[in-house]
Amino acid sequence: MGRVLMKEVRSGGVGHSAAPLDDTDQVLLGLLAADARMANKALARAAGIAPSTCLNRVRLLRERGVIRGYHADIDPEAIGRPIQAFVSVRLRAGSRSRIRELTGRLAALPGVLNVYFLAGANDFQLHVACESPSALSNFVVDNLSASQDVALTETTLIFEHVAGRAQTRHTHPG
Amino acid sequence: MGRVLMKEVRSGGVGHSAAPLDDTDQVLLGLLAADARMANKALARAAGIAPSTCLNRVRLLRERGVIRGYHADIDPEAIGRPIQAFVSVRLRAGSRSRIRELTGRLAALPGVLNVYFLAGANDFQLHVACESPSALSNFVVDNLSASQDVALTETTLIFEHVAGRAQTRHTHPG
DNA sequence: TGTGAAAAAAATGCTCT
DNA sequence: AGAGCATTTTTTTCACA
Repeated sequence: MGRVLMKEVRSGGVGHSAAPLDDTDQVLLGLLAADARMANKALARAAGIAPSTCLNRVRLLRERGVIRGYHADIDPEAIGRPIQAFVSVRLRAGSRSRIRELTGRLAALPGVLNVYFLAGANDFQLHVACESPSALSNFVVDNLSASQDVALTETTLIFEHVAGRAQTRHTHPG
Repeated sequence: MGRVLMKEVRSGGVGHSAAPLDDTDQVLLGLLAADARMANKALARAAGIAPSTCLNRVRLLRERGVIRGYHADIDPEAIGRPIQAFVSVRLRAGSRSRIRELTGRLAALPGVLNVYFLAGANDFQLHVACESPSALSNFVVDNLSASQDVALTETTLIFEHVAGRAQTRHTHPG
């Protein structure tokens, strides 16, 4: 048959169908990134579609993995962790194969906000929030420096964190 | 100088009353961090309080600034920005007083996820998501290297990003 | 502060276009 | 795929312990 289903334009995803996002999807994503608790009704009105349609689209976006989840943004300071830092870590050559195991354990520790696997000299970078400077110091010493797998660490204090526009709003290229 | 940044955990902040968070609040924060769209009814049941009470507590948490907002977590890959990187930036000494203005402009650019003000050799670090390696290169050249205010940049590719437990779950300091 | 029940609003599912 | 409508569920308000 000459007829072909043209649904999947992009190749490659890991289990997401990759139907391209149209303008309406972009608007929905932008609005939900800015306020994940926006009522479906308001969302629909802002996007110019019916509530039922809106609900379907948002559900599809979540099922496809475009929306990975909805999270409350909690002020670390307000929960007793006013000190934030990046900790870059380089593993010893022989330990590099265990990087998944090591970072998995680290990611589960209280105060660890993010783990980034890096290209370059260091293997990964932790983003942590601590109760105090000394708690930060203890964290690094106890969980990293003490480990036989860690070659070196470099800790950089974060004075302030500003979320970029892309975190809360999506742009229409052009 | 340092006193401005680190002091507002419990004493009177900038309009947050700083009533300490009890166990119920901790539970609510943990649940909302994990799923910001959880229905108030379910939230209340999980926390062991009545829905109306739950609604009040969550409202207070938001008004106090403990909850800063609710955001959909969008997969950068799914919106055409599969390449992520950190770009560390050092300003020229004479430009350092304009750091707010400069980073403010950068934070508004498409693809800029976060801006971190740093202690140490570099002044700040950008977390960016780009369409391609060449787009990343262009971003750095056009927005940073070309600027008279920028002394140097250092770009590190991010292979993978893993959210820590603290992003989605809160722990009782034990 | 917390609760229960009533009123208001919203979400969801179905059918038709 | 999108929209309109009926049903179900949830949110929200308020008098009261």
